[in-house]
Amino acid sequence: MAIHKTTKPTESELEILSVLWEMKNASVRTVHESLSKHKDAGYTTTLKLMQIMHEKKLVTRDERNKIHIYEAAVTKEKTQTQFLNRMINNLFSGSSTELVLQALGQQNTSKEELLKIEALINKLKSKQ
Amino acid sequence: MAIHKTTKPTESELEILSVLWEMKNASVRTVHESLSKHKDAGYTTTLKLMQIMHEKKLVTRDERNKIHIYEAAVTKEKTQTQFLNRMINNLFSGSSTELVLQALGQQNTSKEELLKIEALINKLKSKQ
DNA sequence: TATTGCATACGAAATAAATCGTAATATGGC
DNA sequence: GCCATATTACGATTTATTTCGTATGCAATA
Repeated sequence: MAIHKTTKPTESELEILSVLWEMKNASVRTVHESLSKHKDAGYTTTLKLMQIMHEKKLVTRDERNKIHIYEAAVTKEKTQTQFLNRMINNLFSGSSTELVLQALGQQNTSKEELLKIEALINKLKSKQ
Repeated sequence: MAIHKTTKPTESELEILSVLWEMKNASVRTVHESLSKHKDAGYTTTLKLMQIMHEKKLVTRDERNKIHIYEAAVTKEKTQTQFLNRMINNLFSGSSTELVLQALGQQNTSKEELLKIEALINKLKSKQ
């Protein structure tokens, strides 16, 4: 087994994790089928990736049956935070506000969503 | 010259772009010195990266003098948008709101910054 | 039981990214 | 003019990531 320094998922690994987060757990076949909608790679490619992710402990798997069932070993939230922080540091001068402003500015966000964000802001304000 | 399919900067390229955005323009030496604060790679590594970025047209350079002066050829805003969208799609189920909520939740944002965000939200609300 | 189909394992090639060593060249000071 | 120094150019290596072909095993079923 090769040595893997970081736990930071690669682009492809992220795609697989997304499926697992969505489905709770799944076989390689299921994950592969889901990925096939968007991207085009062979079954053994997905398999290999998931095996590597298992080595890196990004996923766990139940090997009791012939068809192994995989599950994400990292939470969506932790991973989101990890990538958000990278991005804030690399691209937004360390300012999460800059990122938020940019994200809100470009997309068109519905009124309901704006209200949700506003609610969180009020909660944060009152905490200070 | 190799063929480069995407213009999407890599991690290292992003670091270099950050310096160039900050400084407007700079020599390899200057960029390298700035990067050295955080990371540890040889001068020729930075040089090579910037040469490749030049091939990819991520930067322009003034070659009139011996010391070439580089400048970013992509804007910070465009690049931020590019990465934000990737991230929203890969990690936040396509919802920019989810990303915003997560970004606000984890960091502690000052009152002034919250007010700035609130102001933008109000502007967006009135537009709808 | 032999065959077929689907599963995992695994090596290795293809591609991409980062790193560095060395050569060639220009410049300024002596 | 010569030398020391700093710079660019560039090939080659290393490391990471993605891709796939082939081997092998197991289980249902004809």
